[in-house]
Parts: sequence; C-alpha cells; structure tokens
Amino acid sequence: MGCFQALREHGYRLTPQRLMVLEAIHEAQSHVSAEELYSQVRVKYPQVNISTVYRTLELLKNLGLVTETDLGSGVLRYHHADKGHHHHLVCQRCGRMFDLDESVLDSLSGALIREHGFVPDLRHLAIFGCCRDCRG
Amino acid sequence: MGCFQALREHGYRLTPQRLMVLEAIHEAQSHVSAEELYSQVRVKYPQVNISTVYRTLELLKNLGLVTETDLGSGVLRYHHADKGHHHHLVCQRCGRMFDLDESVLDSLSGALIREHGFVPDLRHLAIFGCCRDCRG
DNA sequence: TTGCGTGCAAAGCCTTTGCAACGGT
DNA sequence: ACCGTTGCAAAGGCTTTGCACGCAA
Repeated sequence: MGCFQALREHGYRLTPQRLMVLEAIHEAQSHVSAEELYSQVRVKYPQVNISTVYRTLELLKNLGLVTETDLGSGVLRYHHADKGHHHHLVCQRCGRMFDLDESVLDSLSGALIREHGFVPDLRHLAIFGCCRDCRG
Repeated sequence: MGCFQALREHGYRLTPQRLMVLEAIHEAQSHVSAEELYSQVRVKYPQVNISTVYRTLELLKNLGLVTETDLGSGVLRYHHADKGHHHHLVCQRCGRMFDLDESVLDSLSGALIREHGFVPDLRHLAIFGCCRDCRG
C-alpha cells in the first residue's frame, strides 16, 4: 500500500499500531468509527489504546490518507481516501446509508465554482432524507 | 409570532424561558449554538439553565419551529424554520459561512428522487470546501 | 541521546438525564 | 391536586491532552 510510503516520506514511523489501523480501514467496506477500528485492531493487538487510534486517524487525515465524515450520528466516521470518493444518502428514519456516485454532484460542483467561486470538498458530503423503503 | 400559537396548540406552555429562547433565535441572523443562545438569554434572565435551553431546542425542533444543523464544528446549530431554507458553504480554511440559495440544489434534489427514490431533506445540508478569498 | 510514539489516566466538551421543587390550570 | 416545566447536579458519550516510559534513529 502506498500509504506506508506516504508516512515515511513525511518522517513518520511505521509502527504496528499504525499499520493495523490502516489495515482495518482498508478492510472495512464502509465508513467506520474510531471505536469500531479500535475493536478491530484489538483482536490482534490487545494492548492497543483507543487514544492511539484517535491519534493515528488524526495523522492519516492530515496526510490525506483517510477522510473524516460526519454522518450525523454523533460519531465521526472514517474511510481510506484512495478508493475514489462517493457520497452518502442517510435515511433519517431507518438509519441506513446508501452510496451515491460522484457524478451526481458534478453539476452542483460546477455551479458552486462558477457562481460562488467556492471549490467544494465533496468527500465530506452527507445528504439526509428519507429512503424509498421508508416512504412505503 | 406564530410560534407561540404552535406551542399552545400542542399543549405546551409559554414560559419566559421558552419565549426568550425563541426571541434569541429570531434575533440571531445566522445559525446559533445552544451555548450562544444560553448566553443571550442569560442577559435578561440570569437564572436560566443551559439544560432548559437544550430542552427547549429539542421541543422546538420536534414541532418544526427550528431546524438543527451540524456544520462540522462539533456543536449543533439552530435557526428558526420560517425564514425559508438555505444552505451553507463552509470554508474549511477561514471558517466563514456563506449562504446558498435553495434553488442551486433543485436539480440535485430532482435527480436523487428520480434515480434513487430518495427524498432529501436539504435543510440540513452543509457543503465544505474552500472559498474564493482563501484560494487567492 | 534526542525525540517520536505509546499506554494510561484524566480531563474536556457538548449534550442528556434523574430528581425534587415550583407553578399554572 | 395534577402534571408540565425548571434548576441543579450528575452522568453520558466521544474525543483530546498531559505525562512518563520505551524504543527507534
């Protein structure tokens, strides 16, 4: 994984804890919380501390290796940045999350840049609402 | 204000605390946090408690009189619901917030309903990115 | 030896909750 | 008298921070 090199290039060490957090993030198919990553890492590395997970996530976030998203549940969620971005439809009734292709937002993105000079960072976008099933 | 009547209709009392929270929300030009409302109310009503502010906000939210938005700062922000909705561009560099007209998102909204059967609640939308000034 | 990275514990921050007292109706 | 509402204090959940130790460079 290129993440390892990115860490080194910035002068950070590749510790077992960091490797396992990275691994856990890559194995997770969807967005995961710090707590979930902590549980995952602890399976193979029981003495790890949750503050290390937080510190690692902060580091990876600053390096652009993971993205942090607030999906409105009171916890921040993370996923690795190199899978291509996608967005989230969050159903406020059932709580399920649906992925949304990036292209859906292309026209919005263009309009914001053109009309407001604002370059959106749509990696962080979550759209709340009500899904098909819940509308019956 | 029609809010008063809405409260009564649902069997809730119009207490000084509730009136002052409502007043503070209406006086605020932008979105405010519970803490900010608390400070504001305390000017005229020093013995008010912040838990009352939270409870009032919860109540007003459930009645649809105020909307709650998570702008990614770690605190929930509120504004009254009867001013018409607008969205927010939040600059991640300077922290400033820009309002965005509802119409900008009309095509997005349509696409989500058509292609995903998902009815978005765009009152809660905040778009992060980098504003014109910060891009220099 | 210098300082980065860690575990541990504690604090921090925002928000919610239990409880007894107060006050309207 | 009832019950909605409040203040107070405490707990709650998530995240950050201080500190000393250990280990890599």
